[in-house]
Amino acid sequence: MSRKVSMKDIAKIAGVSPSTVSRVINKPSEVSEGLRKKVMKIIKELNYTPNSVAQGLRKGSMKVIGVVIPDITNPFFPAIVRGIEDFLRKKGYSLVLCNSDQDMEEEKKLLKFLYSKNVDGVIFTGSGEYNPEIEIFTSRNIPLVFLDRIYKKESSSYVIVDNVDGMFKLMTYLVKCGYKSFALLNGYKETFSAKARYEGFLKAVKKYNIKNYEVVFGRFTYESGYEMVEKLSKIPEVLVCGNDLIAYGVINKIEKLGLSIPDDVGVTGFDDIAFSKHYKPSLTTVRQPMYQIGKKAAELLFKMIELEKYKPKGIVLNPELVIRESTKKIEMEV
Amino acid sequence: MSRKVSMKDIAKIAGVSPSTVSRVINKPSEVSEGLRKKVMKIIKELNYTPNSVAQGLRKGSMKVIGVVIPDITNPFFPAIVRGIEDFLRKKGYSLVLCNSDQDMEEEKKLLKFLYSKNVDGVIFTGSGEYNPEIEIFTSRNIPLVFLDRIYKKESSSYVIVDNVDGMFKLMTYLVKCGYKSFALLNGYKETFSAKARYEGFLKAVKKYNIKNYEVVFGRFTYESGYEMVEKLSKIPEVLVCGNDLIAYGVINKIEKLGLSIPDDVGVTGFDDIAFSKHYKPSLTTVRQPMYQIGKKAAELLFKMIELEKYKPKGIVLNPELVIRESTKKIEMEV
DNA sequence: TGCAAATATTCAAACGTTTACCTCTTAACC
DNA sequence: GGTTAAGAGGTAAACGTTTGAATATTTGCA
Repeated sequence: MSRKVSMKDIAKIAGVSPSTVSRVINKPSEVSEGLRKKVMKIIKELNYTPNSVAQGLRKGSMKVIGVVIPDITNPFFPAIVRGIEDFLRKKGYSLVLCNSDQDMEEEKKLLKFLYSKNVDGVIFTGSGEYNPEIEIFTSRNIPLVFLDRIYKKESSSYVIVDNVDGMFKLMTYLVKCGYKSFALLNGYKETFSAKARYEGFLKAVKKYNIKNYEVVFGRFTYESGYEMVEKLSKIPEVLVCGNDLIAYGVINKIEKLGLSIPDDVGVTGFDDIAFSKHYKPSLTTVRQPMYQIGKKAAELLFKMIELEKYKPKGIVLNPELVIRESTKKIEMEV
Repeated sequence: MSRKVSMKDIAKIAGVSPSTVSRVINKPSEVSEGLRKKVMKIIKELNYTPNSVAQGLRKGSMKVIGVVIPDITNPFFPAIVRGIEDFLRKKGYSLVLCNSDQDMEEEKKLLKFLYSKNVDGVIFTGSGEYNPEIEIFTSRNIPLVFLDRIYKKESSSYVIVDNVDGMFKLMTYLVKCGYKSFALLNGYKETFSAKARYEGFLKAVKKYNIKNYEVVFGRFTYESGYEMVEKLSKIPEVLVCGNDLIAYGVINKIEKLGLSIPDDVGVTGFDDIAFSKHYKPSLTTVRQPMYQIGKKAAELLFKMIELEKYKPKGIVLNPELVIRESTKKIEMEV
């Protein structure tokens, strides 16, 4: 097993000092053409690449960022991660992926882990609560971007989607469709998204003076959607779901009850994950720009890392109403 | 912005040498109880964590592994990545994720990138062809595990699923169900998976003496599934799809043609991605143990990294037949 | 009390770069 | 021809650890 070739090796073979080799690589203009070519040739021949760990030590940055998400297996996240990676790799950064399962203790461990790995920055989607471990980064001025979450406590950057408005837009549409009775089947109550969607729902209830509605909380899963239908005191004209997964479960249960969608009842989702356009019926939902969320977060983080005095910034992205087959066609103007 | 606290700082405050601090952390038994406590206290107070870049340089390993996959957005991969991460983090490794989009040039870049980042090992799922850049790792004895692919050229480890057998099992089942005419709607021809599934199909054709069959190649997508149906000279009794995504598209097209599943025709998938059990009809398919694939690969890589003379090894996982609503019930024994 | 052995601690080199500073050569100018 | 400036390359320190070797301290024992 041959040791990796180092700068010294190149230097020795070329008969120059290591610093010259370094310059050939980093500031070619500062070394004469003859030497440069000679050294370059040897570098090519030996297939030399600088040891980035040594570089990292010397320069104080490994060009690595940490990404903490609840679970890559949740269809909401892959596109976000992709957005982050596409942007950051172009800048020479690599991305360390961590799944926290929304567990506070696990999050703490991961944060410590990333800190000890000397990452240059972190993109973080946490559980609902504020994780004090965050401060090991903020207190040392290591940039941090929150995804899909805001903590007023910190003056960090964040990228969120206006869930309240998304839900409100959806409700406005449903009202226009002529639906009169509603149920909100939501995810876990303590969650940022569940809260915001609930808020948007309530806003619409008030604005459009909806009398006939019901709200139930569960989890953001297929199974939970299925179950939540059973908890309803009666089946309303339209079932507004906290996310697409819930909607799938709801659709299944509703059809099992012998009701047809959208003729008997309407069902809506939230997120517009990849399958929602292929589901049967295809799902009326609110699209979150996942790839954009990731990309924007990466961009923000990058600026905070590389620009001396870049100030933390919050970005609010707008969700988009996607109308498909699971709701009836619009019948009147409000 | 305060510099990070280093071992020297701790040492100075404690009035000991840096090496003592190092020992307190790494070999506590070699330092007297008094000093150990004193130093520990200061470490806690200052919230000190060793700089892993320096450790990495000194020890020659950053405890980082690279994972190259085509696209995290493809539902096949998240669970694999999760399996890898769960295993490796427990061992103190972190995982750098890279998406190659199956592009040969991109793969090369990523491999170089990972090499220059001094990863301890790589888990690689490539495009169909052999990527010579692989050799920058193998030639330097940096462990490599191939996922879902074998290259005979290299004596590396790999984890694959026996696709041939999976398809054969499925076909055996379909024959038992009494289906007499078949079509295979496959993914991109040059692909390992497409080839293997084709092979399994042919094996069954031969074994069960199937006369009435047709094969068409497309891509592993919903849209391609939809289109491939149109290319068929006639609709057979059962449509065997190269993966679940194709099956979804096929189902949609079939229903659009006014045929009902499974009464008029059967449809099967391959992979058993998360949605297939919720699809309507739920999909008869062949389950790939994705999480296991990831976990096994991580385990293998770990052993290759940490065990002095561990020999590369191939692991073949068995897929599992999953029978659901998209095919008719078994009606006879073969 | 003296000496060896065991234990505790420090020293200094090493890992592979980058870079500020120094030296040497060459060219330019009057 | 002598002075200066620019250009080219080398030297050595620094980044923050770990670790083998060296030294200092304590302990046990005769």
